[in-house]
Amino acid sequence: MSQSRFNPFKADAHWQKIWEESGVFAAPPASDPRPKSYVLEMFPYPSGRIHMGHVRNYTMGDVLARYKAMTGHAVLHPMGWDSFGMPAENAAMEKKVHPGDWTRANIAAMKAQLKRLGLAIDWSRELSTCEPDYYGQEQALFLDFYKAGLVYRKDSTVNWDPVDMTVLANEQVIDGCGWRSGAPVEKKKLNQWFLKITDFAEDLLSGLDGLDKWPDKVKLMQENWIGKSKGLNCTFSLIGSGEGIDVFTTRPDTLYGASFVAIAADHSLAAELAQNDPRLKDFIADCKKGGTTAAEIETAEKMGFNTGLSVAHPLDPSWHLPVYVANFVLIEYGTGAIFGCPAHDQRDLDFARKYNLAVTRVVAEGDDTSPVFDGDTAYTGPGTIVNSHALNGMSVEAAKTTIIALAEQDGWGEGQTQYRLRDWGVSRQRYWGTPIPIIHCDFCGVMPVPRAHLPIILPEDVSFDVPGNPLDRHPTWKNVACPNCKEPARRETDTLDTFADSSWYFIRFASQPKDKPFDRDEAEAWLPVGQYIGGIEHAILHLLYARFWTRALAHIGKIGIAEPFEALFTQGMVTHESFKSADGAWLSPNEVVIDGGVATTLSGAPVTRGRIEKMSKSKKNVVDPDPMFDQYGADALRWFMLSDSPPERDLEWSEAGIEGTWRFVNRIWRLFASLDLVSSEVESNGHDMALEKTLHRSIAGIGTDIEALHFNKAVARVHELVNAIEKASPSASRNAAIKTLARLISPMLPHLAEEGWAEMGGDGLVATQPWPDHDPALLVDDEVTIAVQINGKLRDTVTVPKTFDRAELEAAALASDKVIRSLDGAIPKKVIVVPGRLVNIVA
RNA sequence: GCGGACGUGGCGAAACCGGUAGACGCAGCAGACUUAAAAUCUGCCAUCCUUUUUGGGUAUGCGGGUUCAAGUCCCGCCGUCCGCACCA
Repeated sequence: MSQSRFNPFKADAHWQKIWEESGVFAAPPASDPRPKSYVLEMFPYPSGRIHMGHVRNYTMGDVLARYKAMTGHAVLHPMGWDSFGMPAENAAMEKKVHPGDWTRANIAAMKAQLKRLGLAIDWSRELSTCEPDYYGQEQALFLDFYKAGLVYRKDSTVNWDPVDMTVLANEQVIDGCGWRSGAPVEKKKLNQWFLKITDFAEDLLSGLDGLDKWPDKVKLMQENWIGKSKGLNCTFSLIGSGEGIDVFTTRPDTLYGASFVAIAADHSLAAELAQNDPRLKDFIADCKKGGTTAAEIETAEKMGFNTGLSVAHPLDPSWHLPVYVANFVLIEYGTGAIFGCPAHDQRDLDFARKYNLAVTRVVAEGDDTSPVFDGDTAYTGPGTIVNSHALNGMSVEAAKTTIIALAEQDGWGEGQTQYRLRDWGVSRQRYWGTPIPIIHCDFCGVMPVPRAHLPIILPEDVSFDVPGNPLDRHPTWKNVACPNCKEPARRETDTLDTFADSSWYFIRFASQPKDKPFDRDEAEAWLPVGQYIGGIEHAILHLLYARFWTRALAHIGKIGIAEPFEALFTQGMVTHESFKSADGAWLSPNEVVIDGGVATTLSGAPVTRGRIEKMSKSKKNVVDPDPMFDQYGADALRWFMLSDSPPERDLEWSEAGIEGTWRFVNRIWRLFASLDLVSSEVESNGHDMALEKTLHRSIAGIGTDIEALHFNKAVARVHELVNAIEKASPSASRNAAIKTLARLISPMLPHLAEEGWAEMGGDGLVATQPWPDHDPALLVDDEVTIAVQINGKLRDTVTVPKTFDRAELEAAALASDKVIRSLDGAIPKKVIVVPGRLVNIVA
């Protein structure tokens, strides 16, 4: 017999080498006739080290991929690197390293760490988005989109950091200041590249309906983000001018309750008027100062500036309304102008009360049909239209339809669908991203780079000692001849948003020819991704962009699928207790001793126990996976990641927990190691029916649980099976169960399974064994235990043959001593019999 | 403000279509083995009452309801978390 302790330090490296050399996890060619299973976890950003969140994410995907392989699927389970992005440039500025060197070193380090997890990954398909063989193909796709009219340029307002001289995303603006420089952020108009995601707004919305293997939460978030609403676009004519103000409303039914029209501070009319009115100019400037944080918007007072202009009401040209510039009207939504109906919109009411404008009720609130509207709470509920001439008596819905029809008939407006979704601005004034393959020529204008010139490769010789975009100030890189007139011209120096890189990598994994982004047939053989696993933080942007990109490719005829991810799973975070010292500084767990529930530092100073929260460097509550490999091995760590907490919920890291999983790994090992001794003695010791039933129930249950990603339940079933095997007396059944156990744990504990399989003389690799079959006959018992209730309270249980009919069940229940005693001679009024479950006696 | 999810022992959790609440694990307690510790093994472990018990009561955030039967369905609260946010 071999050692009584599993030795992961030898086993992990040994089996990882064998898996790699034998190529067992390489995806078969697309022509493989077996059903395909494409399992994908969101690829990591190479920040430097693998963290526990990665470990959890990749372990889950790995279990599924290994299980799919054992159940006869052709599996594609790849890995790559989302390797463009700002942290590399920050590192370049701070540490004086080249972003490429920094990134590639990180990839090497993280790849080594991932390999120690023993993932069943096809490393031959590894890709990195910062390498020309990837981003060059992305440039080709950009040009395809450009040619198809899905790409355009326009001036847009951006958050500009005047110190770092770069555009900031909204998330990078903290309290109005740049997150790195701390300088007040300016609004700046820049000419930016956009992708026409709004062309697909309706399709992206309706497509959500078909995604029945996506979490409802994510679908709802996307739905809200797309923000569809139906209404009326109509024109209010300016008095004394041929012009009009276009207004969008979702409440055309309340048109007779209008008391003013308001336009956004950025509206072209406001700008026009401001030229001759310094007070308005000041007011507009004030509006732009307003912050964008939650609290500021919540408390921001409604402010308006009366322009002195009037407009005619479209339903009654003799009815004139004042025109205001108002701080709460957004230029980005609708037409940047509204009509105010104070009685039925809270913002309009706040505004009307402040500026003493008319407030007329036009929707009855219960019995209240009075045109006079009291109070400061607008009524937005349903009701009958009142004080509205021809609309009186209609429901809100009927009035909407009527007004829209009328507007279209008389030509002053039309029904319209609005989306909150805006086009995707993809320009970034940065170095470490995919160069946009465009050339600007003074004579020919915007020229796409000829295909033959792709990839446009980033220059290596760049410096980061001055803020701003290194591509822009590179001495030679941007100088290029116009592809049309051959005169000197300039390259586009903006690079693409890194979300573009992650919008199609799953297609490139499925098919990676050298001469084009992907081969359609090969990609379609694998896609859509059968199971996608990642964090909820990507619920909107990444997943929406990827859905858009795939649709855009379908639109231009490059691929025949619309939805890239058939099933989506969003896993919970890995959390850990956090600690603070007396002076408020965060402490790392290994600086803290816990004794009897009281935490102190190593030197005995008091420690405050903080919240259990996501591991983060700033809170110092990070546990690095690397030492865990050294101390417990990959399998104990994997088992911890799968145990206890349901995968969609947060998982709290604990020292006791990893100790526990390490002990369990060894319990299984002892079963494997003991098999040969037992078998020589009692090889033909007959069947143990009870154990066989447990085994077959486990086979069936573990399979369904893995398939449903209920790893915590699969873990519980393995525990039950191991308990049963340990307790069972030696028998042929027991020996068989131990051998089968190796196959059952193989997806979750692959190194232990291989080691055990080899120890027990199994053929080949357990990873390539078929998943064991279960005998359905063994899943059903001949006898069932039936609950016996009196008035719904449990009084007894009786074990009866499964074949008992209702009458026999009732008789058995009534014969129970406890029932007789409880009834105490009373005659049951009614007896409810649920075969296989219970008998409820109503006394 | 709008939208959504969740709330079960000391802890993480399970419980299928409404049908024996607490599987499985962690922690804990008691014991065996040991010179000792670790490891390992055995047993106990929601709570209260009762004289033991094969005894009884109460328990799934709180209050109601539907039902023979509710953790599960319905209504109303309370709490926690998440998303969006002046979207007309």
